[in-house]
Amino acid sequence: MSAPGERESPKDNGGAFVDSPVASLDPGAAKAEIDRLTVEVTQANHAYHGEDAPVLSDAAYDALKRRLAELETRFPDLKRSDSPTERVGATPSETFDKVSHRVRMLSLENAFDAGEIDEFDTRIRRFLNLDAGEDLTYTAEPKIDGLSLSLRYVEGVLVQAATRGDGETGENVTANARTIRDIPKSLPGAPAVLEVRGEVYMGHDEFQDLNARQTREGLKTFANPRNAAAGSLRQLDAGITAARPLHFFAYAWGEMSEPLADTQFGALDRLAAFGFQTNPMTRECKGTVALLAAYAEVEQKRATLGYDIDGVVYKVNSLALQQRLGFRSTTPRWAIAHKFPAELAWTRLEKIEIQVGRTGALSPVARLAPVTVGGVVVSNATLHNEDYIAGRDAKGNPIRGGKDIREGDWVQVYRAGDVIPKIADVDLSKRPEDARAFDFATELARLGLRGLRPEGESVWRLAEGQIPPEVAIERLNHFVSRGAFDIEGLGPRQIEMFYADDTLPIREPADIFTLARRDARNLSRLKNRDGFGERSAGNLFQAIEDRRKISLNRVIFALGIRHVGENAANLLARHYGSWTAFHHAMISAGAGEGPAWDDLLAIDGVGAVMAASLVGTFAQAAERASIERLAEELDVEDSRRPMTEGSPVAGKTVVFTGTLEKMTRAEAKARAEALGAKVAGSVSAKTDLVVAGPGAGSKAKQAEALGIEMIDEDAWLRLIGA
DNA sequence: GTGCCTCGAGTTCC
DNA sequence: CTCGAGGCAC
Repeated sequence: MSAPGERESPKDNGGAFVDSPVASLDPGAAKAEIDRLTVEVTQANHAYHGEDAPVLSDAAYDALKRRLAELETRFPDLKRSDSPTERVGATPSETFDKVSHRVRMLSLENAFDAGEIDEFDTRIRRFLNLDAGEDLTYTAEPKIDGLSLSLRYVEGVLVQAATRGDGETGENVTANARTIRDIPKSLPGAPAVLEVRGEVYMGHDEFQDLNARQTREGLKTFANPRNAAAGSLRQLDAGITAARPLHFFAYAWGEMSEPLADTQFGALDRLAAFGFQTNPMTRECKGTVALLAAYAEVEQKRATLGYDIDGVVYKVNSLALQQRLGFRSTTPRWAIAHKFPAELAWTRLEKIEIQVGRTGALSPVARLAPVTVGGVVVSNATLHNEDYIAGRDAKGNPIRGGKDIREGDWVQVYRAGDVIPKIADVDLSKRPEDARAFDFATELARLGLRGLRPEGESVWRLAEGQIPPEVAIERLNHFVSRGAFDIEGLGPRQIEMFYADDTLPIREPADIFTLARRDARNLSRLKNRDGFGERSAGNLFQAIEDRRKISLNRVIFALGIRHVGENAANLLARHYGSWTAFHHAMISAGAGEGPAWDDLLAIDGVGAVMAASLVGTFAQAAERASIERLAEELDVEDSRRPMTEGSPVAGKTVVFTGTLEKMTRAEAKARAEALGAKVAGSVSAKTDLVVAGPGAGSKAKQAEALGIEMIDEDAWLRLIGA
């Protein structure tokens, strides 16, 4: 639909288009072009970083972006607030503002059969010390297959809507949420602050209609209602969201200034009274038998509900008991999702391949003839390890009835947790006669890799010293990943390109920080390459420069030492305080003995395995040299030393007991120590303070007997000003 | 020594 | 998201 005289879109003639000189454009024409380019570049960003195939060549993309930047410089007033020129390599997740949840959005533990539901009930009773006789009351409600959303109301007015994200931080989709009819804009008589949580979803009929419309308009269709709902909510243009038939069921809450009710069921009633849709199939159930009856009822009505559900959620009804039960790190103890059996599909396993991970782990993957499972086309499935292929678990117990997996087999595929494709069964009657059992060792030899499987472990690993390109690249990817150096504009694609580059290679972390220097010496400069203009090259160098100064914990995590993840890196950084101290300790800690080794093991949360992994890494000459080259380039900030001045707990002896909900024990301890407190394991007359979470037992009693001050976790966090 | 609880690592598809 | 394994409490 191009109007006469309208210039063709630049992407139609590749990068070689000719524009009117920027200076000669009148503001009207400039505005039209800026608007158009903003959209095109943004779309290209999405396509590039998101699910679709890139729509533009790198050169064409660069040209578009450069043109937009020029126009914006010439006509700054016309620059749009959503301009993509501000960011290098913007990902879709960066197109919405981040929102940190005041109360984390957790996930649920899953159960698949009645036995697991009984265990759930038993665990709760044991935790609460309940009599065997009496049944607990639960609620049961369908688990909607959509995406969760948190709605924040202040003085009864909707002020913010946020997606779940990783549970800690989500995306601000307020404008989009306001277009959903099921979401009230105001709640008369609501508490001063109320966060309502629930699920956004799309009905079956509406999903069909939407896809039909998409097809008519030549747009891409959605694989299933959940993807359609997610795609519709995460539109930058709220106008598009408004045109999509989205619904919302409320089933939970986050922060609130006063409790809604005494029970889960009562709270849902309150939410319904505020004008929210709550699921009509929600039931109050006394005991597990009633829960299973509710499950059967939902399962029976599943096909006629008109929207997707993937199970039934059970929650302890009493909110007082919920509070006593509290949380594990990622899930509440008082709720569980009883999932429907996963959808299954048969297909042919064409090939078994071996992948190499960042740590040298060798994992087998099944290449499958593409098959639709649960609304998604699957063509790969994890095979975990050697034993899994052979049909036995690590203890030698048969899995899949002891059937092994061979190339050419007919296999039954499902998506574990509705995500990860796995193989459920093998049809031995259809096994080709020439199918041979998969032999890991033989296969590795064929690939020219030396591997070994340590005694007692289930994973094959590369023998020491081999670093094939895949591993080097994965290590670099880890190095620049989010919790590590997090360098903007240096993602997997760029890493792969630089790794293969002959004039300006990045083969180890230190190379990243020498890149700009080497570039300056080079004749073939980065800014002259495909995909890089002067601006993008400059941005990349700046992003790298910005990360030269970095916290100790990030550096330690970035090294990618086995068993040392984000958490352990934090512990180590807090303990050693500086790169010099850490580095010195690692190279002076002998093989399993000596003061430096003992000091390392004394860190709460560090055991012999992790310690050996750390010390072993620094004992390898090549590894150590590479790490030291990196350190030369960096300005590593010291970790905060224990502060004793002005700390409310300095010099006090603190004991943590019961379950901590907002932090792990190791974290709590490290933090207390950073504030100058001493953390002890048991309560004695010398104890100054006991921090007791739910489930506190003998230690709390003893503290009471000794008359020692006892506070809960929240009070502790307030005390230390967290 | 056993049994929980976390963390680390690997994995897939969008 | 799930598995395996490390770390620690009992």
